[in-house]
Amino acid sequence: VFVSDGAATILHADVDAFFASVAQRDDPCLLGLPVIVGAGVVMAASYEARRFGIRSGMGGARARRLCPQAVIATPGWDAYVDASRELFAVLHRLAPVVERMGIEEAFLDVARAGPAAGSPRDIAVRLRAEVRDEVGLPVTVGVGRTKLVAKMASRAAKPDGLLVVSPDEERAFLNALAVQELWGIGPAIAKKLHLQGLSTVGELARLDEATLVAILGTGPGRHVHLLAQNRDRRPVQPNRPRRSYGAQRSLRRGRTEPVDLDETLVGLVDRVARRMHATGAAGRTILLRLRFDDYTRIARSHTLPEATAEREPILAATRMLLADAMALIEREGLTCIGVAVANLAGAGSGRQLELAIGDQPE
DNA sequence: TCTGGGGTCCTAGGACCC
DNA sequence: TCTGGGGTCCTAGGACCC
Repeated sequence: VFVSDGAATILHADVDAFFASVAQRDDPCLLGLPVIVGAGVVMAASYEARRFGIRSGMGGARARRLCPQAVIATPGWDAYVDASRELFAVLHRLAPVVERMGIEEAFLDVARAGPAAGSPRDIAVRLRAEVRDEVGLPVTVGVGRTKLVAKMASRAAKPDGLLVVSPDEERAFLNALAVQELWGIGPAIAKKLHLQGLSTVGELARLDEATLVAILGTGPGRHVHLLAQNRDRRPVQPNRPRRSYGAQRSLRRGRTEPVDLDETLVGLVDRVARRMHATGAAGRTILLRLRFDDYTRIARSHTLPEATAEREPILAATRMLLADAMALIEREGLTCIGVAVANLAGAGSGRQLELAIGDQPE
């Protein structure tokens, strides 16, 4: 029987300003300085840079306006991959169950770590110290009974902190959060909630499911209701199989000649096919994603009878999808093009979210 | 304030089948 | 003219995350 109630045994570990911290670690001259990684768009901003209002995802031009003296570090992918590998080596040593959430972030379940490991707090303290010593990076850890609480705890404890939210504290902890801060509520849902005069999680928690469904629609309404109630039964799942391979590229504004477009497409398909070959993956559904001048997006897909990782059939399918979308492209102006292969062989067919209340496993 | 590159999950509707 | 109940697969789009 799966038990999700009881003690706070889920850890969320997240390296602070990962890309910027790696740059500072590798060049001590940068310590204490505002550091930005990424040129066109800010991939990471050191906490010194954040004091100027710089945030990741922000345009590079605006970031430089906010802080002209910021150091722009060039991304060095190998250093990030190495740092990530070292980070996860420590995590796997300290916890029996680790779920990777990105290059620099993970959930850990220490419920079965054994008595010698100590309390979840002890493990979190050790984790932070060992990552600092062995990888040279600051990592913040949140501890809670659910993934949601652990995630929100690490966010609250940043930078370079640790916060344990015990089961009797979690209600008050969540209630105080603004709706847009909750993990799983993005700009679209936050806006709808704000229009109803709802601004805190505590206010959401007082509403019944039907009310939230009326405001947000069935799926999102139920989801937000569960989140606000902290009814989160999602287990920490190691080794979740990948579900798609993709590559995309943004284009300069203005006319794109069909020849250039096809060249870009070939490059993207090559990248995807190469990565799939490297891991032995194959998929049946080919996706073409397009983004236009006004930032609207569309996706077109085609499903093949057999899974493939070969360049030729993927390219043929994407060319066909692109040809079908040509009228739209000529009208709207293209700013981004992406190719993905999904429906991977052996990856199952989805429906993973176990945020369920009603689920009564046997 | 105009926004990169990589992903995930969910839902609705239509086609098709028994 | 009215028209059951169940299921799967595919496509398109929306929303969210790092």
